[in-house]
Amino acid sequence: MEPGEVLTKRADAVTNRARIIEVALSVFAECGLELEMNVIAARAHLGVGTLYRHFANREGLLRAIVQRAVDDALTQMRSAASASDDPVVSLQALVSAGLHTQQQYRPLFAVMRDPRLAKLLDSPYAQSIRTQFRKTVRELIDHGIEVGVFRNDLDAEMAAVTIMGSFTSAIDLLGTSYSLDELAQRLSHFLLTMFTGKTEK
Amino acid sequence: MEPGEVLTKRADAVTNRARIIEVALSVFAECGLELEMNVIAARAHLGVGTLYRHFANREGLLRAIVQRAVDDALTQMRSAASASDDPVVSLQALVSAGLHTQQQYRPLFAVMRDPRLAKLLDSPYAQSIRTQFRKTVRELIDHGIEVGVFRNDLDAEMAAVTIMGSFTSAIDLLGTSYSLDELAQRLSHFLLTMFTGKTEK
Amino acid sequence: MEPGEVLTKRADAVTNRARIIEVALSVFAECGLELEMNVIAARAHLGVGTLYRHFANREGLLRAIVQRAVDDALTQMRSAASASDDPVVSLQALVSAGLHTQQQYRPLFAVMRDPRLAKLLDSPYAQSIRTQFRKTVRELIDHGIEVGVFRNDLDAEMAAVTIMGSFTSAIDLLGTSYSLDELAQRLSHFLLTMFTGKTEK
Amino acid sequence: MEPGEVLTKRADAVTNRARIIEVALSVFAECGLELEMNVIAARAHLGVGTLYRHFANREGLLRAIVQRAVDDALTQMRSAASASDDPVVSLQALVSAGLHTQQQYRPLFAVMRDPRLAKLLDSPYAQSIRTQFRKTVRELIDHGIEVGVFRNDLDAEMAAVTIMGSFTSAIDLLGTSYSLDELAQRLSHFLLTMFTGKTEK
DNA sequence: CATGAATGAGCTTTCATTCAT
DNA sequence: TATGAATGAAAGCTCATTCAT
Repeated sequence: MEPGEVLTKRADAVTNRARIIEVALSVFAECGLELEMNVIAARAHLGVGTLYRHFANREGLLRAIVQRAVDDALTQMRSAASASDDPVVSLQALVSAGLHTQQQYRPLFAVMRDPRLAKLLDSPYAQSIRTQFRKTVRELIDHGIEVGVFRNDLDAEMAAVTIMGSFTSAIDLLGTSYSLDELAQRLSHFLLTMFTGKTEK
Repeated sequence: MEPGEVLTKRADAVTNRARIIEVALSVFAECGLELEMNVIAARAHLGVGTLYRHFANREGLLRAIVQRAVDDALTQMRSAASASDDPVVSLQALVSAGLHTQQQYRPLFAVMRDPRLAKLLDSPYAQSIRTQFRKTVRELIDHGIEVGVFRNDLDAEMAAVTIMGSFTSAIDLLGTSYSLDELAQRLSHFLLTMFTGKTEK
Repeated sequence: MEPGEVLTKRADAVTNRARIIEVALSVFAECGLELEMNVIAARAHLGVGTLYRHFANREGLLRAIVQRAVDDALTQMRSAASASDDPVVSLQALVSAGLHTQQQYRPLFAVMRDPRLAKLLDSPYAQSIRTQFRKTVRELIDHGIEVGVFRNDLDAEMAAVTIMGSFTSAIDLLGTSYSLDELAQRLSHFLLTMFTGKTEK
Repeated sequence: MEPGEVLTKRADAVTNRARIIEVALSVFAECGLELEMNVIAARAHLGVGTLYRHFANREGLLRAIVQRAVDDALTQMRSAASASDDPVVSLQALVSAGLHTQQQYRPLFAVMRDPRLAKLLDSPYAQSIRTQFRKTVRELIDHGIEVGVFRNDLDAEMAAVTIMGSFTSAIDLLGTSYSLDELAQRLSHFLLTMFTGKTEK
């Protein structure tokens, strides 16, 4: 073996881990928590054995893809939340990001509260995920109140909870009548109407 | 054989069927969609065979308990929604009922969007369940607007989506700091503040 | 209970046994050795328990229907074999009876040599059944030789074996091109041609 | 990896597949169509899973061994049938081969007409197996008639049916009084006597 | 190292048999 | 005595995991 080859192989190994997660995510999208190691290996053009070289076991791989999805979703949400100084603009961005990530990782969010996931991820972590999402939203609300754009009688915690919930639940309307962007538009309009407290005369 | 006797025999079977569903619901609470027939049988103090006398197969039993849970939850929500003519009172009742059913059937709602459930229940039915819940909420909102208690610039559909979502998401706060009733109180207060649109001038 | 009723019930019980066998035979015709107690009970409009009042277990019932079929088939073959003093006529009758019983009890003869049947019927009995059929045929051949109608260089035992075998095997031609009676005609013509040994000089 | 190694791996698997069929045939010999996967696995010193790696399911394995047995039996019969130009010699060889294969694959021929086999193999194929055997015999008879060794008043079809049947049925005489070769001798002598039509004065 | 054949615990389902009614 | 609900042993099959190559 020549040095070039060794390097190639190592690079391959590094690449592999990423590709496995990528593939696993796409398999997850189809099969949910019932994804099979076999299937992932096949789609990644790898032997099952290779999967076990990168992840201790099925749980490990599952944890990895959940983490990956959560990290990505959180990142998107956070960057949306801090997109602008204007809470109105930020909320609009947040809603759009929220709905998009919900759709992108729909199968994951669909089982986010599944008891199996709690067993998989150790429970405190599972809890903390949702807390982090909530916190992101909450900080946006708090900021909006502080700067006087949102009503000052707003219960920020309830608002955060409500917003997060609305993402999951709004996705149900997709097939029916709206596109994702229309939905985002409408949902953020609705929320802003509430939060800014403007009642038309 | 007298009619009474015949009834007795059937009563036993009927009792068993009820117990199976009861037990299955509680196992479902722990294991979610992965409940095992032998576990249910053991906890119901029945042989596995008996389960198969009452339900064609695992799927059949799963369908039965899902239906049972959904029916129950819907009934509770509907009766709460029509508890009073006053939309304010109704909304308070609805929020309370919503949170209570969410908690009671938490494992069910946790997998409500799981692709497996869609396969289990035929997809249109799975869709329709969420629609029915939403419709119940929506009608309450519409009524509130009509009678002038809720703001007339309220997007009823978004409101319904948001409320439904808030139930699921609010439950996350339970362990932490609130009791279920405190939560209900606070959530309905928050929602009413939004919907009645009182802004201090 | 009045004496009349008791009598009726006993008569019913006697009738039942016969009806069970009758029904079991018809189920056997469809399912072969895989017949289920359930199915038999249902078709006989009886509870499974009642089956066990008449037969110790599934094997017992199976033995009963095999015996019944074998007895019937043997009776038909024997009466055909002794239908006439003329061996030619008798052989024709025998062939016809042989093919008819083969068809009538086809599913039974289809598994006559199945290892399971050997375990079911104690082996010696299973052996003896085939011996009895063969013996019936053989006696006819012997008689034919004695009275000088059949060739005297005929190996009667081989002839008997061959005739019995031809019944089973000839049935395969049924669906194709012949009716049962045409087949019987042709087969007995063939056999007689062989046995009477007429060769053109 | 060198080609040799790749081959080795496969060779192992191939060996296993062969052993599975071998073992399955021997289990089939004892249990008939009721062979159990775990029994086969145990006797082959393999895990059940390995069986399912090589055959989709029980039926697949069953089909494989039936096919294997039928192919082998047919090959033996055909090569015997074409062993010589002399129909007499060929018939002797055929009878010997027929009896030998009957004994070798007795459990298979025992269920050859079992309805379950028809369901296992698609029905037309099951039919065609028996047709192929018959055809092999028939062609031998036809040839014998053509070359003037067999009587020309021979109904070749009936002859073929009769010969095939005699194999199955003759096996019954084994335990009793004859060895397989004696039986073959005697049966072919009998058949030849019939077909060549020689009557001793 | 990568591979994928082998493994076997574990799950669903069936069906002969029992027994309370 | 007839019934059929209950039983549970036993069978088929899956899939995460291991390990010889």
